[in-house]
Amino acid sequence: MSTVEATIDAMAETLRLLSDKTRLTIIALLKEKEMCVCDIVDILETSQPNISQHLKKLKMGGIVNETRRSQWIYYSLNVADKLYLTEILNQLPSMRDKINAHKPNSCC
Amino acid sequence: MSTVEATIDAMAETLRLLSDKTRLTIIALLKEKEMCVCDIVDILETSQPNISQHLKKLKMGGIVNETRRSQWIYYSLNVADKLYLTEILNQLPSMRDKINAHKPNSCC
DNA sequence: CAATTATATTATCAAGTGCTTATATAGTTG
DNA sequence: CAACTATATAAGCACTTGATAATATAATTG
Repeated sequence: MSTVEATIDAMAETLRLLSDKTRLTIIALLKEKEMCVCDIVDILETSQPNISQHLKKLKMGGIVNETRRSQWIYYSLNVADKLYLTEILNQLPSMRDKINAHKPNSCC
Repeated sequence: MSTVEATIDAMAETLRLLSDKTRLTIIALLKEKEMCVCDIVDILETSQPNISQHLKKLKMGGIVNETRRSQWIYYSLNVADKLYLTEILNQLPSMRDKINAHKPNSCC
């Protein structure tokens, strides 16, 4: 496979990770600040396994990092090496209202 | 649905259009210059219905324009209104070599 | 250690996707 | 108009995907 094809394949795969509504919303949340799984579950009002599986895909794709702190696992964005993602992040709407509506530490 | 959700949905849908290898390659080609369907079929070495169907999706998503000139239908990029796509286009590898390898007017 | 909380994993399934084959439409040319 | 070329559409199919329900793992706390 040529370099061109490999580059396009890699970009397509990364973009596919961003092309799901739930995952793109998670990314919009993490743009504001790092969060644990239960925060995201609360804010997005979906099931915990659903969020866990999406986070796993984002982690495999190198888009987020995880850090365990006692019983909570915190996820944060890791997009420094993907220039074209920065502009996407800039265009994402602010999630500050949704984050504030969510009682802090209601789960953790 | 809130404005935030609607915005994220719209972005996710656009990104999904770019998340396919064949479609992203078509976009990389059209970045260089407008092309007719048979040009793209020749360069990507896949079937004509396959390319036609991908082009239809890109057109529905407002990412490309089409213009008929006699028996050929030319497609071109239409991304002026999507800021975050510009940076993706910049990161796409150059297709000039592949375009030059393709005999001009071998089909049209 | 038992109970609780946070997260991950597995199995399952309906819905969607990309490609192919076959056929239809449309413009061109003799 | 008939033959040809360019493109679109439709049907079928293997494959993937996102969500759920159920279960497992791991850290915390009493």
